[in-house]
Amino acid sequence: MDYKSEIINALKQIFPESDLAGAEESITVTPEGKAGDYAFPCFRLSKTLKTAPNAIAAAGAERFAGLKAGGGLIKAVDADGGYLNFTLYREAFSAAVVNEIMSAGEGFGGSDEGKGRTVCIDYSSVNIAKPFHMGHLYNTALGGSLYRIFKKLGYSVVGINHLGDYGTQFGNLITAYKKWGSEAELNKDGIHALLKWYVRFHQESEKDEGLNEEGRAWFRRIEAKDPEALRIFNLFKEITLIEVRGVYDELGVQFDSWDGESFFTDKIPAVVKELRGKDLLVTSEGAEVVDLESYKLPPALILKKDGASLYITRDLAAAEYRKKTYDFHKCLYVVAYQQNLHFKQLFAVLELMGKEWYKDCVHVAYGMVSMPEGAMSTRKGQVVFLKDVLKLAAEKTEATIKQKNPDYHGDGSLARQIGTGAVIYSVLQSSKIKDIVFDYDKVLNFEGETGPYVMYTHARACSVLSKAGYKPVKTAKISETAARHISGGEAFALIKRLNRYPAVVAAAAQELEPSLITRHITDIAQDFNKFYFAEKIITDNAEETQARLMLTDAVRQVLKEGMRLILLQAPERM
RNA sequence: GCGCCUGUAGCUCAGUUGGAUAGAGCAACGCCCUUCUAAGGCGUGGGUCAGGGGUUCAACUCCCUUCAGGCGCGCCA
Repeated sequence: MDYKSEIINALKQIFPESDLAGAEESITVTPEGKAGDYAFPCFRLSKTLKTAPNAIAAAGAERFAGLKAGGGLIKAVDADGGYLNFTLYREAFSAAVVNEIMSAGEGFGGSDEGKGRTVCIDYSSVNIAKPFHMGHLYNTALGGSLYRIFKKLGYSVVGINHLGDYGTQFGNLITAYKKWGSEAELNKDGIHALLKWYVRFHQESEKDEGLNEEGRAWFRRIEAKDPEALRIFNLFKEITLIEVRGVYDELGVQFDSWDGESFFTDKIPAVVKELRGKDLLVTSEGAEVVDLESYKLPPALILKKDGASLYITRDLAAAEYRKKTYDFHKCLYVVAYQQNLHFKQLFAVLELMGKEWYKDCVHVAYGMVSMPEGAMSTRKGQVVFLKDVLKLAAEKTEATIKQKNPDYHGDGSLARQIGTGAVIYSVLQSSKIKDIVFDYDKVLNFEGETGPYVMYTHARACSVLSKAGYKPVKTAKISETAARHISGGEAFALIKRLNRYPAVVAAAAQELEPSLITRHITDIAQDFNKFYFAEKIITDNAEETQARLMLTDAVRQVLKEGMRLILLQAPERM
């Protein structure tokens, strides 16, 4: 329901002589305790009209009252200081909002702005042989949520898991495996066996430099496509992918490409050739670099002294490949902010190469997840594995369910859904740039602004609907007369909030900020719970009951869909 | 040293892009289940918006500056 254009129309009638460009942005919600629903500040008009703001507002209110044609959706306009407060025909507004949600169904909040456009999202991008920890979850949840948000807006989305599957560390790992490991152990402990060997290698290589040389030798064998080296490496890769696929299934995220670093190694010579051809490479301290002084950035190292490629070289190849393969409208890199400089350099080099599409590449930087003791470190064992967190969350949920509902006998999937939702919610709750200090107590708290709270509210709405025997009908319309039952107090606040949902989804995509949706559905849940306590939904008045059930169904719909966009499931009972 | 980011209630965070009296949750305390799910609702206390300048009718929001913390700054990714 587009009330803003209604207000602008009214303003045009009231102030035909004024320039109202940009007026839409200054419309705000009227504060608590004041008359009206939405407000327009008149201060800016005072310059062109050469009149005091309060006089403008007073005159505006008077002119509105004298309008013959009336104000459409607007019932009344009051002046208060320098503000004009607009009161809507609330019944009409409520009916319009609820009807819009009901007829749009699950599509409510979506749009077709992305039609015919492709967005690539590079996210999660796991390293082979590293178990999934909370830092990976932050990345994966952000990227997975953006994936769904852009889909919702009509884009085709390509999820890219840019595997970390190239580097000396895999030579090291083969060395460790050969020395201390066995295939039996690998099959038994999977990725945790790999982790154990990785840690041991680092400890022992500090005393024994020979190990590092062996590691480098094994890595050379991988590069030379030596069958034994490849066999072992692919085994490691498979073990890792089994592990992470399990996590992805549980989180509900998906990827359309698994092309990692090793995939791009043979595309590097072409990039180097192009850089050389465009005269961008200079030799510095034995290495080949692109000078970025004109960007006030340090030079980008393209080739090492020994001629080997670097991270940025592979990223240049990958960017080129993605543009060629997907012809993206935007290419998002969900990577922690530690790599801010890297991406500035990457995009600068692309610009120097004359790739105009460098403007479409965006680094989606997010904060770090750390432990109270400091940064997470897999090597030091200072790390929280996602599996453990999800397990604890499910166990706690299971206990809560048993305590609240002794009759419930499920297979544990409900507890799993709720527990996982709580963990995901905790990382998509606040602005992505903020650091997170991992705290079990916070993640496992299910009260207040949490995933389970939103889920619970959804389940509560479902419960009311089912108790009333309510059947949703897509074509059902609520009349303005009936809408009077949902146009006061808490119900109306709730409706105003529901009406903002599509704008919030659009903003989440625009700002690459899923937390906007998290907060908004939490607000809707709070408003609904207030409404639930303030008014009875099922009463002995049929018209009233129907109106409130439709509002409840609209809430259920928006909560469910909003939760889906932040990767939460929406159980109907809990 | 240079660059980027962050700083709002005891804690974790919002603050609709410059608008009216800065809001939530957690934690503390007090209420509310023979009304539709108490993983809920209501209430109380809690603020020099890091400090200082400036721009503006109006600044948590924009500019300058100081302070505190985080991250990064050549052969890892």
